[in-house]
Amino acid sequence: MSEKPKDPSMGRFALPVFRYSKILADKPPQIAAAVSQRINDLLSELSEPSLISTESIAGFINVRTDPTAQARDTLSRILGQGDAYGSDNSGHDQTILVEYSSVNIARPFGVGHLRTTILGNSLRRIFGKLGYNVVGINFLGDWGTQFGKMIVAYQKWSKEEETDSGDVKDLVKLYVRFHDEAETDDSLNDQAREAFQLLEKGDDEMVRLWKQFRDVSLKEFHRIYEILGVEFDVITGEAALNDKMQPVIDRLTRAGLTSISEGALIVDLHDDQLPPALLKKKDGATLYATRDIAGLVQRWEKYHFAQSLYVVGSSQADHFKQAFKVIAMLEEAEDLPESNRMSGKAKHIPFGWVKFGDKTLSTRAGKIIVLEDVLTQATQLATEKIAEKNPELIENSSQKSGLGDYPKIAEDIGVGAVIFSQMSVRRQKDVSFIWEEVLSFEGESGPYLQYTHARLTSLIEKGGIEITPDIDYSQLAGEEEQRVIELMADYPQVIKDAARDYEPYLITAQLLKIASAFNKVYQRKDKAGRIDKIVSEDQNRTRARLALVSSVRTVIADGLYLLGLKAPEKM
RNA sequence: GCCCCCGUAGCUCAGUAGGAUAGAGCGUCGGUUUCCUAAACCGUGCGUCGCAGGUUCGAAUCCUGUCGGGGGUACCA
Repeated sequence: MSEKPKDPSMGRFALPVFRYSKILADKPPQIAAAVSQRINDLLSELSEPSLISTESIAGFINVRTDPTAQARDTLSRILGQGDAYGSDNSGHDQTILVEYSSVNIARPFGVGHLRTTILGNSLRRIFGKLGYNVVGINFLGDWGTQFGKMIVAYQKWSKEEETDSGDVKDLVKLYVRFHDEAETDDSLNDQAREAFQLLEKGDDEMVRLWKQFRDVSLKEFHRIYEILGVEFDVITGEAALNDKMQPVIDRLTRAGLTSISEGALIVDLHDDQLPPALLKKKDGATLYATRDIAGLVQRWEKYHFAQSLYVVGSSQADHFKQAFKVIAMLEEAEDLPESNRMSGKAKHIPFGWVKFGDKTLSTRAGKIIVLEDVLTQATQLATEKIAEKNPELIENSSQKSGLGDYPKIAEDIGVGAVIFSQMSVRRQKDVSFIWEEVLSFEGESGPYLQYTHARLTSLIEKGGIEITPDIDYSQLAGEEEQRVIELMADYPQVIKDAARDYEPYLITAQLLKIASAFNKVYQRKDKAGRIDKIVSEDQNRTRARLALVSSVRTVIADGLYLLGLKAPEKM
């Protein structure tokens, strides 16, 4: 019904009247003009001065709000609610599961895992803000034939390659060598399958090696999550489902859904134009699909979720379609009551590849960019930038520890830049990882938002007065200030949109707009060419502007948190 | 072959529950600091919105077809 005018200066809302053209047998501009005129006439008859006015242009009725009232309404709300601004209770009593990161054990934490980790972490926070009971799950890839491969490689070559130090890098070396040698020696793959079969049966030696790989990997992952500031509520893995799979397979079989094809146990999905879901290989070992199906059943029993989200790359789309379909078929066959069905509640949240140049990444080929190296390099660059831009920060930091720990700030900035690179593009699109852009720190970037935040903080310090909602809002009626205020007024809706579309980048985009609009106010010049300062002699004006500054800082800090970036107070 | 995603400025991307002259950042060239952090701000854009049809008062957005790129397509995950 209503929408946003193309140009913000045209008003706060717009009502297109085109659809009424036919009914009223008149041209849209005429209709708009007449309606707009009538509204304004009515408004002018009111005893109180009106807070809105309308104007018609080319078939649109544009509605303008009174600037002072808009400022009062939005700022008093932000100042009153603080961090809670934009939060909401729409998720009350609903549990939402978000599975993300889900890295594979015995592999390095590559840049390829960045997107799921960052996206999921952000979705967890966004749904939390909307009042949902969120459970962030890291479902480790710690089971499967790949461990057979690892075990075989370890047993064969760990001595000769001197790779038994218990470092993930060593495990990777072995993994890569396995794939190299398997190119020419297919018997290795058979050995790997055998080894995994033994592992699934609980063979002592196999289990011991598996645990070793898992422990080594987890230690490394926790360090990375710490640096990224990523949190989980539950860390589990495919292995934990080892005894959950057979019962589900039995249910499917009893329901008459399974069949044997080419020696494997499958659920035929021919009717849905999908390949069959493989539950068991011909050697009896389970597969990816088996584990996700069993996992979903287990999660349903445990949480009775409103939604269960899988933040996994788009290449897995068919896999999830298969898994969800099998569940739906099972519920149908067992004729479960609607209240006990999870069909439709499990959703795959797909995202595109991280591309380097025109290449995508493959661990198997051994071509992987280790995330930690990227983070280290970004932090290093941030350190150099601080030395260049704000050397005082380093001096003060060495003198008084309370003034700010600059190595920490450098890490916040560097890591922030990397996280931002994943959050500034729509999910489904492949994202290009271009070093120069990720580390540019200028323009649309994480550091740009952080810099704006640091500057806002500094202004509040400089002002040195208590910020209250009790101010002269007419001081904020200027066009630039109004733009900032409107963007902040839209912020709560943006959070809801981000949740609805599972698109955190909507928040990124809004924050960039807010920061940019504020920076415009910040560097605005008067007619004489002098900067129109926020903190000035004029007490009345300063108080009003600092209230704006404080509100902007609250919103940017909150948005950065939702995205998973830190908001340093100085930089 | 079949299924899914993507195709917008030199580059990276917004804009897609249809709407007003298609927007940002980077890059280019130029400007702004005796003044609150210049990691900023201002100016500078001759785009077949891949192409062709269709629906509509109106299409980058919806439908059909087509071309190009990526992914998936049974014992890897």
